[in-house]
Amino acid sequence: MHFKNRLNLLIFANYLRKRNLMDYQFAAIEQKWQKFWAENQTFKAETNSNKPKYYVLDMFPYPSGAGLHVGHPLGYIASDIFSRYKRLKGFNVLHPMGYDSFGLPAEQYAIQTGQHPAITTEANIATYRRQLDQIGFSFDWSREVRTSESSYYKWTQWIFMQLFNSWYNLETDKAEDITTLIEKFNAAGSANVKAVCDEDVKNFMPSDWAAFTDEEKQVELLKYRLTYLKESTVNWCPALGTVLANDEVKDGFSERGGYPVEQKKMMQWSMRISAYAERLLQGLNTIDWPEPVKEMQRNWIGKSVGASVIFPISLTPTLSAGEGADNYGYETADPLLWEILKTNARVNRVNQTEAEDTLWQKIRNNQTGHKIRRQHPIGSYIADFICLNKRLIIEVDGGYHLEIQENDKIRTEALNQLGFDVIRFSNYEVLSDINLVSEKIKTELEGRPDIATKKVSNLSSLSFGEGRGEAGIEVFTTRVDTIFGVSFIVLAPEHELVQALTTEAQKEDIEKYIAQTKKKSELDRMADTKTVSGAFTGSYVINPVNNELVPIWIADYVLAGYGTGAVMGVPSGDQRDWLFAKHFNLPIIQILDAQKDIEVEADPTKEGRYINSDFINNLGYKEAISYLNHWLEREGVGKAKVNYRMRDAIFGRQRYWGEPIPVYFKDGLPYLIKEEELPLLLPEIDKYLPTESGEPPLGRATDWSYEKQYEYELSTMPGWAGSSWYWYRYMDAQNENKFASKDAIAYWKDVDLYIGGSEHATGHLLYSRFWNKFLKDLGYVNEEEPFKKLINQGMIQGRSNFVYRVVDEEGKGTNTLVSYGLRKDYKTSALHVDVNIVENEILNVNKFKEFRPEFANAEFILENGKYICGVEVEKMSKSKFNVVNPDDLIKSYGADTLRMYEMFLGPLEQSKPWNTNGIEGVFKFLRKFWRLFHNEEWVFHVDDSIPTKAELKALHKIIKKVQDDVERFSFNTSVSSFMIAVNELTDLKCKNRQVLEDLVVVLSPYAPHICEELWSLLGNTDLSNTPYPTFNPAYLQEAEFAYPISINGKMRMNLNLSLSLEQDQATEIVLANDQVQGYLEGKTPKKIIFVKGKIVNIVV
RNA sequence: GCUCGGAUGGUGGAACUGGUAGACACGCAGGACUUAAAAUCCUGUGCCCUCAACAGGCGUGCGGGUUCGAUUCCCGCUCCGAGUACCA
Repeated sequence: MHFKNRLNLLIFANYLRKRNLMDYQFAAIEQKWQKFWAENQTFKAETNSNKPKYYVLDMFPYPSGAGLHVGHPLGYIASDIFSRYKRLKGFNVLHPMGYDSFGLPAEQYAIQTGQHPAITTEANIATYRRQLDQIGFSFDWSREVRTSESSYYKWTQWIFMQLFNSWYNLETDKAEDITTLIEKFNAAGSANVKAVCDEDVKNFMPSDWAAFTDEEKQVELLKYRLTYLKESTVNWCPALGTVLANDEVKDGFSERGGYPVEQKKMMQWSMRISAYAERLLQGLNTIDWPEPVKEMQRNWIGKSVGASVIFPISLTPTLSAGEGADNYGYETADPLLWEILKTNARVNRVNQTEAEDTLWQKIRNNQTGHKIRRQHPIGSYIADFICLNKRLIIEVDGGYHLEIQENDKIRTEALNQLGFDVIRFSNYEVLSDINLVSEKIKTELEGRPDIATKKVSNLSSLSFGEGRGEAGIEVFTTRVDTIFGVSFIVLAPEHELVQALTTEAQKEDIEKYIAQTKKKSELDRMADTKTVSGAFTGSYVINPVNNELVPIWIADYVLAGYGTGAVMGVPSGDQRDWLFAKHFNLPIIQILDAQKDIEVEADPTKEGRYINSDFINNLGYKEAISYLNHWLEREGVGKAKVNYRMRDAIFGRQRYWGEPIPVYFKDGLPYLIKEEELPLLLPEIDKYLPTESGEPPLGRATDWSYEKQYEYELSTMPGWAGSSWYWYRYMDAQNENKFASKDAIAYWKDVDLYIGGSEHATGHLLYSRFWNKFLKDLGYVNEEEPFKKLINQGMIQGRSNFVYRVVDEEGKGTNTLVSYGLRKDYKTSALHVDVNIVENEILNVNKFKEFRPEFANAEFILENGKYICGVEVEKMSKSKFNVVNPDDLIKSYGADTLRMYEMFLGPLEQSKPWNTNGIEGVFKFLRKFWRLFHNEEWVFHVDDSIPTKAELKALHKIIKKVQDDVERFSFNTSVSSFMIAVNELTDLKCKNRQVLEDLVVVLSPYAPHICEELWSLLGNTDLSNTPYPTFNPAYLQEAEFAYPISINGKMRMNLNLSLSLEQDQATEIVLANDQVQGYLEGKTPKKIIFVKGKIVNIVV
């Protein structure tokens, strides 16, 4: 139906007028039935039903001002077909719709225009509703909900209160009421509490707890509550004037609006979703969701199994700032010197003398009561053995060290200068009476002051290795097996220990580096992953497995927010560490015999056996991990640990248009309002902007305080609050006493089919699962997972059309436009042209002149008398003139055509550009279907004859096909099959009532309006609840089959054979066939494959 | 980089468990009807060779493999799309 010019349009209008009386009148039919469904509440789900339930849900739409474009209904049409089909199949179907009506766009609009967001929201909803209605969806509108209505957000606030009143008990592995925590505190203090909580919780006895003031108790409890107030680093978006959750930030910009986002410390409400990390991860294995969405959630949760290891900070000689540095008198922190010492230490250890080894076995592992290290670099020397805390060096002379014996005196003096004493033993002493030597060492150690504690007190913020009494740096690693390959430690520049660890000599370097890092924006830092940068702090840690000194660096490739903000650098196994080591000339130590080419790049293999790895040498990966985890735990320097990437979710927004948080503040502490005081209504304000003092808009509300004296929380809930539980409200939307009754929840249970876009993968779908699990823990709901089956509909992209304007020598546009195929002959620039005036790439020139008046007198260079436009697939957007509005299509073709066409376009889950090129085929199909029920004069006519075999076959083919297709969500293929069925029945001139009636039922989920009309013309009622026809395979059975005969796998001909024939009889007939013999060219078949009802293959 | 999808005529796509590749629709070409156009109906339409028919050859991103038989299974690559990222 294209109008090449105005004349055609007139003729078409005339044709429509003539058709009015008889042809398929989609507009009238569709209006009639939409009205009928609304008036009769046809799709109201029953609350008490003996039928099995089926819950079909579409993702909660935000009613934007732009209304629906052609991509939005795709999922709604699919879910509607499914719902209607399930009703025919005898299910009590819940298929609701509502609006996620709090949100930023309405508020941005309010800021610009001063209009109350409630008013714009209301108007947008009206548009939305009108558009939804005209597509003929079978929603149960009696259950409509809007998150911005107080009758709804009352319950969002109520759930917030439950979260505030709960803590996560790791022993029972679920959320519990906060009173059970208080009981534990009363009974046994904090000792036996295993909870997911803040890091800074106090350790206290029951008596302490009893002695706490109420305020102190509240402060402590807040660290356990599932929603809590905490100073945290947030994503602050200055342009929007609010904080954003991690999932609302994309590449350093806000998802809505694309404004820059920065990091800022603020007091914020948070949700302790991290408590549910493991359950959220495990639950994914139980639900039927698309793999990419599950994968995204897994990545978001980011579970890593590994170990935490504490690297004690070496107190010599680098941590001497304050008192040490001057005493030592020279710069031992020189990295170059370190490099040499390190290598020597390694060589020495490998080449140990018998005496050294004997002594080492006697004094290692705290056998003397003190930690002793071997081959430890001190100053410019390597000590054989050293006890750092006691500043004592033990040397064994002779053997390997013979050549330096003459230097002993100088050496001793130098070490003394560094604050160390040296005791010496000869090889002979050690080998003849090791016990005596060991006793001497012990006595010497006992008599010396322990300087470690004194040192450590300078570093009060350091973490401590359990049972060690030494300061340390905790790292998280998934490859603890590579710990012998550690050649440096890297801290994030923001790490809290950086200041403390930086030596005087390195101070300038470090400060310069931190300044440089701060200048880089978050985005630069992420984009620039190639440049290696970092700075040396001047300090060292001690690798607990081999007591080697390891230098501490800072670098921005380590993130403060993940793990402990510190990593152990293993250049041979990790490419980033490798690059770092290469750049700063740090050693690369091979630790597995299977590692290859580690001079060229890191080899992260887990294959092979360990080398250079002391006590795990010769082990394999699994044994090494398990051995080390035990070893670390026994030594008190680490343990196996699971780490999650997922952070707690920030829950407050400094905005107006959201749910008020039902909290007031007394003496700076948050308290809930009383349950019977819900809902806490959103107050009216004069302007939708922050106050002059920078408080959120709610600060403008006058007379808005709790009990006239306490200030309410001024931030509101984020956009995802209302959508995190809405599917339960649909179960019992009008309930005034509960968010939904127990009975309704028990009956409807969960969502059987959930359709929506994959953009909600890490936001809504994760938060909803979290709230659902929480509500289940508290016994309010019954299912662990809310959405059993999820389908992501593909995006409908825009398909832009272009005209080509000829440009002159200077590149200036002329008044000439050239058709697509001829544009190569000219210099042109492409201009977007409204897709609505282009049909099958042919430009409607007259409409174009109207659309772009500056081209009213333009010249058009045509090809074959037509102006052909260029095409490109882009995002659907106003600025690209490629938005297709469903209203226009419904006007031209009707809702049934639109519904079927959107399905016909291709598989639901696949993204595709919108393109109306095929819509006429679908429209023609519906007319052809309509005509089946009418005679030549368009008068309704069916007969009551007995259906023929061919008619029944066509019918039952489609009965089966549609049920198979719908069950596997393959809607596009059933549209094709409908066309085939109607084509077949048309060819058969079928007018048979029985056949046509069944056909109407089968088609009705796809094209409900036309089917309702025909159903009533056939004299029936209540199509929506008519049983789906029963498939009878007998009608499809054939006596014969045209077997494809292939020779050597190549199809040559078809041969009709009875289906009752078995292999022997069949091959006999096939081989007797002249044509077959012709193909065989006299050769004898080697083998004959016969698959009954499928194929005959002759191998020669 | 990693993870997950995908690649079939001029176009959208079909082929469900390894068994006739290209259903259905669009587009295009030809024809009927018409003064004409639109609409409608009919016929043809993967590519190559051939006047045409018959027959044949090629053909599901590329290269191999398994199999009587591969769009489908396996191995290796190329390209496109989506998500994600110094996550230790």
